[in-house]
Amino acid sequence: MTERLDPVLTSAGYLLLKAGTQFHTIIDEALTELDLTGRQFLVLTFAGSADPLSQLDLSRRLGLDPTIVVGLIDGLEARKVVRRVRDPADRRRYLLELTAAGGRLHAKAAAAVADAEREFLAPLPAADRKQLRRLLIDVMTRRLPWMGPS
Amino acid sequence: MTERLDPVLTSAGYLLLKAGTQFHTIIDEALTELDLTGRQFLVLTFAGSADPLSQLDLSRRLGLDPTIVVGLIDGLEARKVVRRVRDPADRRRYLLELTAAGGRLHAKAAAAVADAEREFLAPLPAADRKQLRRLLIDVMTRRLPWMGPS
DNA sequence: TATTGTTATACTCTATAACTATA
DNA sequence: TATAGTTATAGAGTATAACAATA
Repeated sequence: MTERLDPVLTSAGYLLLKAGTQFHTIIDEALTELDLTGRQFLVLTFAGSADPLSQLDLSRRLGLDPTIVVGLIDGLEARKVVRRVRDPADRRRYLLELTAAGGRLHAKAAAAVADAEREFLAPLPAADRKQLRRLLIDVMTRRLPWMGPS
Repeated sequence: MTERLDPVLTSAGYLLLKAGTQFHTIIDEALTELDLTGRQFLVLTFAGSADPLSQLDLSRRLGLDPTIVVGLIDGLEARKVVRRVRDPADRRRYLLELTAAGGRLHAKAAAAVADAEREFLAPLPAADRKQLRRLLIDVMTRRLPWMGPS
């Protein structure tokens, strides 16, 4: 009667994997109306962070090859939502800045992403959504160095 | 003093995304010693499930184009861990079967994956690991049709 | 006429190596 | 001599279209 379902398919790991890829798709769809990809949205997010990042810093945080970041930023700079500024202290580096237009675009995108997340987590009551976030923070803090404690 | 961290970077959605991709990498690494990819491991898992699947069924469960599944199964069949059997009821279809060797390989791989998962979730106490799995099941059940209730 | 599996081809994405300018 | 950013090129991975066999 009851379906025999391999334990793998109900494991936290497998579900984490599927949740990640499905949410990635959902985000990309939610951002198409703003003509952004999830990846570009993350660039805006990091570019708007407190301390200015170089392209190499950014490539590490995105987990992307530096050569890929070049094109990514080219596109966003052409749209004037991000700016490359030479670091006076080390003139090999560019520091990435969010322009005013970039800030507005990021705000809209963040709202769209938040909506998508709300819908994705809709099956969970509010307390469980908070709990899920806390658990993910506990798991990932050590794996995302810039989230570190200190 | 305290770092200003964009709320996006501590959202459940972003962390889910990062957890998914990082765990994917970890799984692939854990399976290299068995000469398997995470994707091949999932094929073995589904091929070993109770009701026999066609290649098209499998492509839907993996979320992959059917043309990709062809090559995937070619490789596993050449290794004699999976078999294509014509469905007598509809001779266009192949039903996928796990061979005895395939079952042994899957068992080893599942153990390796379980180890990797344990390590990945090590920051969480046991109760939280159970809780995380339950939350993911609640979120994903509706999105993975074959997990359906009934 | 539609569907399953297959092949061939084109396209996208990514990684590798080599270059420049700065340090 | 090493590093940040860039370019060009080659490779891997993927999707698209067309086909054979079966329904």
